[in-house]
Amino acid sequence: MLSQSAPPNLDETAHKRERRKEARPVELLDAALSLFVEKGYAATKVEEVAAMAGVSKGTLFLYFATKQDLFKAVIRSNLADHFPAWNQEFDSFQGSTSEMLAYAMQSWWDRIGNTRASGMTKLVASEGSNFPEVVEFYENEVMRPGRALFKAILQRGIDRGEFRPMDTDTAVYSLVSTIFFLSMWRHSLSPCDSATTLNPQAFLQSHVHALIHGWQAA
Amino acid sequence: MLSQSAPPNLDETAHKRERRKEARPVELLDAALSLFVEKGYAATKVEEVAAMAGVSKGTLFLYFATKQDLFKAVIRSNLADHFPAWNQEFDSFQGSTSEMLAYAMQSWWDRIGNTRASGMTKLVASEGSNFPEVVEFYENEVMRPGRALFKAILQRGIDRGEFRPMDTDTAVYSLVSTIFFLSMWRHSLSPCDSATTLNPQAFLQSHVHALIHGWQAA
Amino acid sequence: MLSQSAPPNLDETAHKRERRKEARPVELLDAALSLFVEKGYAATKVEEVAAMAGVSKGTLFLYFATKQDLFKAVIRSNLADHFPAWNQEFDSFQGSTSEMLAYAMQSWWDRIGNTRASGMTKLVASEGSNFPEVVEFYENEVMRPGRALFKAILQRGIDRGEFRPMDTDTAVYSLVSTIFFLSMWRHSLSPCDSATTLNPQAFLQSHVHALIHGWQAA
Amino acid sequence: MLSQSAPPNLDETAHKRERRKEARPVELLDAALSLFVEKGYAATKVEEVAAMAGVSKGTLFLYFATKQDLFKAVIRSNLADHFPAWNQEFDSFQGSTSEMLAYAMQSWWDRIGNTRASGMTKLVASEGSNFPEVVEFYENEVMRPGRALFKAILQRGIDRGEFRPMDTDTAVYSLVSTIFFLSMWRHSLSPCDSATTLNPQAFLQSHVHALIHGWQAA
DNA sequence: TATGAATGAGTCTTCATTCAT
DNA sequence: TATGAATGAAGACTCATTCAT
Repeated sequence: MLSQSAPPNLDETAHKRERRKEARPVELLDAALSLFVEKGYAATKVEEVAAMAGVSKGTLFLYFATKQDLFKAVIRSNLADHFPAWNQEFDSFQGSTSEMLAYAMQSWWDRIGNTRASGMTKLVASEGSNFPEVVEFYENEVMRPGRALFKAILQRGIDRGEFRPMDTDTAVYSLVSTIFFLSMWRHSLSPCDSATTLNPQAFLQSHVHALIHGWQAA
Repeated sequence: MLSQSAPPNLDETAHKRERRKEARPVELLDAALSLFVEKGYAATKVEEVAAMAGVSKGTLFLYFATKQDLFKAVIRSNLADHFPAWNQEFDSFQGSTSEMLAYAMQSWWDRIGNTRASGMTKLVASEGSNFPEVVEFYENEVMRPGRALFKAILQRGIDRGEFRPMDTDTAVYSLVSTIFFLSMWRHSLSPCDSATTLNPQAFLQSHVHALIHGWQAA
Repeated sequence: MLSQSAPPNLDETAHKRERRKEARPVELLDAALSLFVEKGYAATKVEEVAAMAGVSKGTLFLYFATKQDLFKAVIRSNLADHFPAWNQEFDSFQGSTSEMLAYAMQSWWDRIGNTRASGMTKLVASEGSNFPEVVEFYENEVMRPGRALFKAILQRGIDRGEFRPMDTDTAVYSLVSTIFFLSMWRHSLSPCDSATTLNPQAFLQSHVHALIHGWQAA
Repeated sequence: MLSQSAPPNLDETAHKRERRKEARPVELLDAALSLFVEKGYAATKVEEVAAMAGVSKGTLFLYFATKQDLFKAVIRSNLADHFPAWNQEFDSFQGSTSEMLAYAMQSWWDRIGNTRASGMTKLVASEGSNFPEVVEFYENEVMRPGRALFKAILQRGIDRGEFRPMDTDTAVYSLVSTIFFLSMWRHSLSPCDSATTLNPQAFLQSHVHALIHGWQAA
């Protein structure tokens, strides 16, 4: 329908090249994310990133002035903002807060945790000390909104008498820590250690279940 | 009599080439731990490690053949075997399992978590992918014994009717994840992020409290 | 018209970053041969080789992964196969075997001995003990074929009744030793020792003449 | 008889240590000669030399200020002056000049060529270019006297009508080259190349035989 | 004298970055 | 835009040499 007016035998390569022109930064950022997460910032060579993205070293520098810029761009670009949607869901959620919490965590796992996107957390945690601005950026764009969302959920539970009163500022970290752990696990430990078989899904349910029980009003 | 006639504060500079073969490795490993944890493996220069240990570059290579060897030695040397003592305490512990669990976690925090030693966890998690043998070593020497200890505690709770039945293999990760998070937090996030003020001590108590409640038999 | 308005001698500096990928390895091998022969393997710095070839240190490593690889490549590359041609000449030679032998030696001197290529022999003899594979390579590619050629010549002389019977396997070394000596002389002794004036050409003739006489049938 | 006055039970170690004190430079020079010949100057570490001599690195520097000094001392010390004796033998030799020449070469082989001492020749030839003074020293102390001796022998043959007239200055190199070749062979090629089985003794006889025949008056 | 721990200048090698094409 | 040859600053590692004991 859309491409009716396009010449039908427009050769593939031309098409590809055209699309690629736009896509290249994305391909580069994708490759960079994978490699930075897998091997660390320093151990990743720009040439590898370029190769994985299917371009030459020189081309990479056409889009990113320095390796650091590439790194920062990786962080920035992969912050698909889920919070508006999540806040929306939170506002209109009908069930109990326990269900809500379980849903929120599962939702994170499905949409981020179990995705290459969770590599971001590993990245920030691992390389952060050498990139303070990145940490700050991440804190502002991800951590703070995340904590705010969790805090609101916990507060809802307290307000509705489902959860007993608690210091929600502290309690949110029980959820944050879970997210951190699963992110690190997926990208650091599990790839190396084939022996240990943690089932992340099972852990998530068991863990959240325990926390909810622990928080529930007597 | 002791140092009356001698200038009291000459010692510091005097003993430059003093032979302290025994002390050297420890000093170097200490410096290396600090710098590896703070800046990462690649971003740490051997000369910096040597300087922090108060020796020259060449001296470091007298004790560690390569930078990698130094790294592995850092991992190895900091594995002060806490487990025998902990297992001992576990065996002779008199109180309830809830108290025991709280004590175990607090004990970890006091003796390791709140110490430079917890940098090890960050190190392994951050740099592990480039050093598979190190990860394996850590899994065998630290992770596995740690999980075994936690599992035994949980099982004790179940056996004594304090905790409700659960899949202990999965539940231990609720404790492991806490340890991971606090280790990463201390060495990655908190140093960069002065804004966020997580009180680790408060979090630990709140979190463990919630978990225990969640696990307790109705 | 050609370069009226342009400064005529700008070319030299202009083509600095000119791409000459084809030419590079040859230039580097040339420089390396000279320096290795003159100063020895260890005393030659890769930067010197690069400088003599007119490129930077880094460029050298674009073509040769390590200094050792460069060394081996020097050996390999300078083994211009003279043997097919020489064998050809041997087969079709019309004159006496004495003439043939004199011609062969003179030919070696003109085409190799009196050339930078004879540095190869010095190289292998001097540095060989640290590069066993290189020696083996040289033995197979140069020494063995060389001895075979000489042996064939001597045998021709015997068969035709020009030379008296002899152990040709041993006798070839009378020729080999001459080649060795002249190679070493040219690159080791003569450069240092201006006092001694050996005329290699005269020596070669005198020496070969004596040998031929010594071998001739009574 | 000689040691009558010495305490019979003077313990071994004391004796040894005493002797060693004097011997140490010799042991060091011996070790250095072996290693320099085998591995080359640069590839030989002073610590290896010390170890082979059974002393510590520091001790070596008590006797030789620098590695270069050690090298020069090796050259100097191993020049046991055979020429007075050889000149003596030459003067009083009764047989034919052919016999004399064969005897001289064989004598060199037995007393030097087939000895570690011939490593000196390899050393000078291999490392000479980096040590011009060493080459000069060797030329003056070894080469020149050697050529003079050979020249005298050849001249004797001519004077007695055994050899035909020749340019003796050039002809001596036929003998010198033989010595060079055998020295290099023993220390460079033969150790690496187990396949090629040159019998040096056989070669020497064959080669000298040919030369003598070649020089003999018709 | 003898030792061997310590030093640091010197070298190989890597890799982010540039730039002529 | 895209390429990839070229660069050179930076860092790991070596080893002759020193020196306190």
